[in-house]
Amino acid sequence: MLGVEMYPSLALGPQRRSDCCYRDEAPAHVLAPRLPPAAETSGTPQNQVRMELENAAMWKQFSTVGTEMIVTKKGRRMFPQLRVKLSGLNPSLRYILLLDIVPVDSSRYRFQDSSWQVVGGAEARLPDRVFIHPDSPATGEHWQNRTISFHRAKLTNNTLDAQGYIILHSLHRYQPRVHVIEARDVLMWGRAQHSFIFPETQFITVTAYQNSKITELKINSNPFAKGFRENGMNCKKQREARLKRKVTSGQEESLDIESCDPCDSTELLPQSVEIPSSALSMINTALPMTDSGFHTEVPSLPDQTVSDRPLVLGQAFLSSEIPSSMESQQQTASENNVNNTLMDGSGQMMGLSGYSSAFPTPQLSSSLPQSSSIYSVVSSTQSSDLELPPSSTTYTSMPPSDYPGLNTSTTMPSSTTSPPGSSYPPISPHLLPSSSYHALLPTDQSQDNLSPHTPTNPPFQSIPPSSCQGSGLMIDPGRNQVDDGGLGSNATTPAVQNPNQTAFPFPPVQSSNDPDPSSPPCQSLSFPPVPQCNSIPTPSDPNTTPTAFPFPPTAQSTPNSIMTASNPNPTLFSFHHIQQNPSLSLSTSGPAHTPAAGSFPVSQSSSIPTVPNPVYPTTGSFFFPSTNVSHQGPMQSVSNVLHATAAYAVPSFPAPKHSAPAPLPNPAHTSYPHPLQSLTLPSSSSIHSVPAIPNTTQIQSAFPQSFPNPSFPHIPAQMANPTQIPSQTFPPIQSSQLLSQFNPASTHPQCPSSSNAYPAVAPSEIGSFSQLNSAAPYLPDVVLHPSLLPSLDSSLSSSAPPSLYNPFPSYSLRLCQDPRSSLHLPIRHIYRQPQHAHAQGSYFDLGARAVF
DNA sequence: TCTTCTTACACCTTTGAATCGT
DNA sequence: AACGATTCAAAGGTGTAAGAAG
Repeated sequence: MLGVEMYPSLALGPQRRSDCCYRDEAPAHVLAPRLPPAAETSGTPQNQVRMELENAAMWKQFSTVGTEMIVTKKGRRMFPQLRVKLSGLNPSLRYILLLDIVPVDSSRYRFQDSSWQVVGGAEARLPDRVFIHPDSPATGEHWQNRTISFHRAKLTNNTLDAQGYIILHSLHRYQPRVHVIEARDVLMWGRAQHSFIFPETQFITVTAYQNSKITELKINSNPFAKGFRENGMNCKKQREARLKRKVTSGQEESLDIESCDPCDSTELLPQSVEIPSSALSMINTALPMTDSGFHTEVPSLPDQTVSDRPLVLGQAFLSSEIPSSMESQQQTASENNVNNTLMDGSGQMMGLSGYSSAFPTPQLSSSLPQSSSIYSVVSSTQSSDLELPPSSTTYTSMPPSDYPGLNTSTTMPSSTTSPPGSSYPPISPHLLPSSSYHALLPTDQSQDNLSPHTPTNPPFQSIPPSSCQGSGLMIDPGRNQVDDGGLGSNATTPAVQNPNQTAFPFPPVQSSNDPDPSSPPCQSLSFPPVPQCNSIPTPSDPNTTPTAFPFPPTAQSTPNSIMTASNPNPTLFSFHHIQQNPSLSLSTSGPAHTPAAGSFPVSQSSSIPTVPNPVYPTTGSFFFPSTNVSHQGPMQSVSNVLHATAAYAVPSFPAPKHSAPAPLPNPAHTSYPHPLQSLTLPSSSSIHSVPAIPNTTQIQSAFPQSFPNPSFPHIPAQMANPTQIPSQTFPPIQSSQLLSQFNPASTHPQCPSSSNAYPAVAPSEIGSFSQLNSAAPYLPDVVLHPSLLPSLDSSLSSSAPPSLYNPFPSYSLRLCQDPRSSLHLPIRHIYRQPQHAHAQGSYFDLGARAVF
């Protein structure tokens, strides 16, 4: 293992920075050196990045029935696991892999009549959290040499979750997304982003399984549920027998046991093996069942990869340093076995050509105009721009229709041809964006633009002074399940040692305890300037009914946040605040329905800070496939953010297409300088630039017309377009100021400065997350881990009033390092981790609350 | 009354440390 | 002493059922 001892320099490095530092904070000298010019990065093979869903067959099986995922307070893992394979990465560059889960639509579901049906509007979007693969950052070689599993990611329905798990609402439909972000270290994200969506991985969250078929599939497929198999000791027979025993005397017990008969090992084996096939058969039969469901057939089914545009990776950094040796590990051997068997079966059953999902399409879908438009757009763009390799994984190529609901089919390419009865309701547009993402992402521009969700720090590169050279992530080979040979070496992982980092100023904006993470605090408060926000209750807003929510989180500009370069001066930190522009969402959401829509007339342009942000000069030109302004709008927001970052990072970047330069700081925002906010949020109203990771909501917003669906009573929070939120930069704030976060009023003064203040460090650098807002699903805020700021924490905790949340539109992003990560990261030491040992992997808490 | 969620339970797998053998 | 294989116990992951909450 690489230990701090071995690589002292690495010890605190990256993570701390990420946690706490914004570039501003980080010493200028630190960051600059290693960051390669954007130009350098260009030319990297990023555009060729491909992702394959390894256990696609299993997912398809579940999808045909209607995948359900249990969510519990304590957190529940996903099954099937999300296992993917990556290719096309630059072996020498390092990447961070993120998993986030976004709502597919704005509906709430109920299992009735053997099918999932829409029964109402979705609840306010919860703070987005991102699960960082424990091996992150690792070299492209590392990722490509092994199966990448996100099995350690946990889902919870506890809105107050302090573990950093991904918080989801029960009975809602979600779409997992995987993001590949080029990054030097955890703190330095950047430049290239690639997002991938696999339509078949959509699922509905439940607290208890509704569909017996799903239960059966899970039991048959999940090794941990072995006991519930027919032969298992926990099967019905056995359980009944046990009950009898309890009630009756011991005599009966023996009898019962015999009757159960179960465990014939021989029988078991075959069964287990066959399970998949049986499951398949079930599925087949079930398909019809899914009345509500829609079958999304994905022709190739494959994973839909969103290819990115060719990114100009400026980042050459580290490549040389990074050792290439990587071990391909089997993260889940057992599972694999199971999966394999299942897959085989599934392959037969399913008909790989396509898969149908059992999810009922939401009514929305009907309302949605043509999802295809979006989808197609995306794909087209991708193809053209991105030059995607014909990887099976890419969904983009796939026809849109699969998800009826989603015209945006773009998001769900695989499902393009969903039968009317497809189990999955149409995917809401916002999802699409994500898919579109893939296509969009990429390239240089993408670099600049960070996906809203993922904190990206593209700027790093550009930013010379504060660059986190030392981000030193420590890799602990010993730990790694997967070897990353090179990673262990210092070279591979640049460790930034910033003593100061520990002192990070960022207090968690909100305590993890916050009651309602879901509610974005602030939309109203934080962005007073934005009419929408104020007028319209944000979904996040506790007061407002989620359903009523016209603008979900998007309105909130959650600060994206991110990871700033370490700030030498703990007390001071700067952050960029980006607001999302609700306007897009509004438009998309069907303004008609929600009054809010009216209230959020904000045009992208309007929402977008037209104001040129000096900070974000330009960024790569990233264009949307769809030229529509509306489309662009959402994207733009993202892009804006990215641009901002890019601007910092890569001066050389081509000017963004956007008419508007970088996202302008929103005066309102400025007024509320939440540290988190400071993190760059892409706001973007500006259209042109495309954030690396498109937010589905954004996408939707982009195609508002396409989703005029009257059926939606409420504008899905998702609909809210993060992009709309203008990103703002905040000047460094002193610790004392941080406290002010809680108190909006106090903060205001700072805001102004912040907006422009940060020229030096682009928020994007830090990483902007548009997701954070519930409304704007994909503008996550990055929250520094409080632990980093001990002093602050204490002070904050005591001082910070709950009310503070309101002011901040954006959610802070919290980064937790997984203790078990194959790569030993110093971060974990730095961050206060939840005691839970299990949580493996890192989570970014995009939500308003800090998780502590 | 119905739906949804929480909790306890038993079974199972996984993981890590300890032990043993080479 | 070093390395690998085996064993063991603890931790954690599962779905189920009962009960609680709304």
